[in-house]
Amino acid sequence: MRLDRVGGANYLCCMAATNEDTIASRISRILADRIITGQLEPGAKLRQDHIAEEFGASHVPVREAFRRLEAQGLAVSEPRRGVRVASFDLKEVREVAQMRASLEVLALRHAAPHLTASILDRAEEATVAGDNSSDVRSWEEANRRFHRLLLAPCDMPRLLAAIDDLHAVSARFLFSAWRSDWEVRTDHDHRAILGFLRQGKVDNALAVLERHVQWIGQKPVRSASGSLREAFAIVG
Amino acid sequence: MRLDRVGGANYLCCMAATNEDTIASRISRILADRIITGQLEPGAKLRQDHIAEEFGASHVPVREAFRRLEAQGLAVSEPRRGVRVASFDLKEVREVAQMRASLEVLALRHAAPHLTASILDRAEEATVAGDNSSDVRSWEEANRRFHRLLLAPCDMPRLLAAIDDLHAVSARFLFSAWRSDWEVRTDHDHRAILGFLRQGKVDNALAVLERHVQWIGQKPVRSASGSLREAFAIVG
DNA sequence: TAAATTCATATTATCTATAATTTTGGCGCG
DNA sequence: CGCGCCAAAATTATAGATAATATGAATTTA
Repeated sequence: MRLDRVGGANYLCCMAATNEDTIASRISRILADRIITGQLEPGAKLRQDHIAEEFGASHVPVREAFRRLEAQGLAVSEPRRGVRVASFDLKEVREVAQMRASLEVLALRHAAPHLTASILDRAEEATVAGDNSSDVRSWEEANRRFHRLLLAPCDMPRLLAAIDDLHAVSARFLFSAWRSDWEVRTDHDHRAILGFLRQGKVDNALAVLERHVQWIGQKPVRSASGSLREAFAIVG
Repeated sequence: MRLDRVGGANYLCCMAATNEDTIASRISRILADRIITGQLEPGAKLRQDHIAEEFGASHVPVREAFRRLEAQGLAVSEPRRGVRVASFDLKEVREVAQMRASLEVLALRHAAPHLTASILDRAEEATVAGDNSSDVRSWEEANRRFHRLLLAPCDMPRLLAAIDDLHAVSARFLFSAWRSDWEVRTDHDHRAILGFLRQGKVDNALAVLERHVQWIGQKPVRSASGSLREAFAIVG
């Protein structure tokens, strides 16, 4: 029995408010975390019996979890052939980056009038936390906190949910490239955005944000199989 | 036995390419259609036993269909209290309109270089079909065809899927306001967009599209319960 | 002999049927 | 009028049956 491994779903802290009770949502959350962090590699088969056994549950809640992952774009399901972890390529990374840019700009434009000094201070703390983080996971968490803090006051729940989903996919790319080795970097864009917002120069902040989100880092990375390939990730 | 009522899912013709085989996807498609067209009113409870019985199926595929509807934003599920048709208000209509504006502009910007004369001609046919349609359903279908034709060449599958989902929600608003009575209108925006695209003036086309999608019509409408209320719908 | 096809087996997804928890609604009682 | 308990209904999960798919050996064909 390896039930003790089950507890660790650290990525998604604040999900869609609904369902926190049911087994299906638990499974879906944990599987999403494994896919995002790269524990489950792209293309890996998700066999419902095995997963059901691991969680000490039956296949039905597992299937429901699959449908959720499918809708999030983290898994793909072929009708009677089962479910696999969704794969991705550079084209999709770019696509997600541009969607994020569009939607985050929209969100920030609506959030800007409601931003308070306190929020901006907390966003700055998140930036500092990101600069000081020693691994990808904590950096990603800080980065997501920064964006969420600035965008949440737009008060558009569906928009925020869509952005969250895109963030998850971005994070997946990020983990895939920088899982093991991680170099500390200082985030000048975040500070620039905060600076403009403090001066009330919303349009400037929007422009920086739009560029920032679309910035895609590249680096060579040694894959699990040992071969060297080019990796990429949205870094904003 | 009322199994003959089951066949009519006319709204979503071209879904996400996956699953066309399984019972769960069938149920989800048909329920989505009923929600969008207003056959199922906002807030209505979706009881899995009844639905299972209607489709001559069991609870399990129904539950899977629920998870999909939930992800599409057409239904909301409270953990052990069941699933209801998602309700909506003017605020959400505006939100969806703005999201559509952002994403459709992004899509058209990428699609524009790949638009051919043949595509533009077919889009014009769709516009004519819309102007000549005598009921909401056919108008909506023509309108969606117009947008899809122009945006599809962007070759960004995730973006197109997101836009499709938003279109479904928009259509829901539309049906809610204009279900019974429908006045013919000529769509000047569509023609303006086509004109600019034919002249290669992409930026102008983008500007019209952005305004067009956010145009929200309002009219008083008599609800099922007989009371008079103000309705609204994205018309673009 | 090698390639391809067929057939049998085993694995897996899908669905039905049934049991256990939880919510809901009503009824009596304070 | 409000509160708590009991019954009915609905959701959630489990276990078992069915159908489809993948795998591999055996047979046929070039």
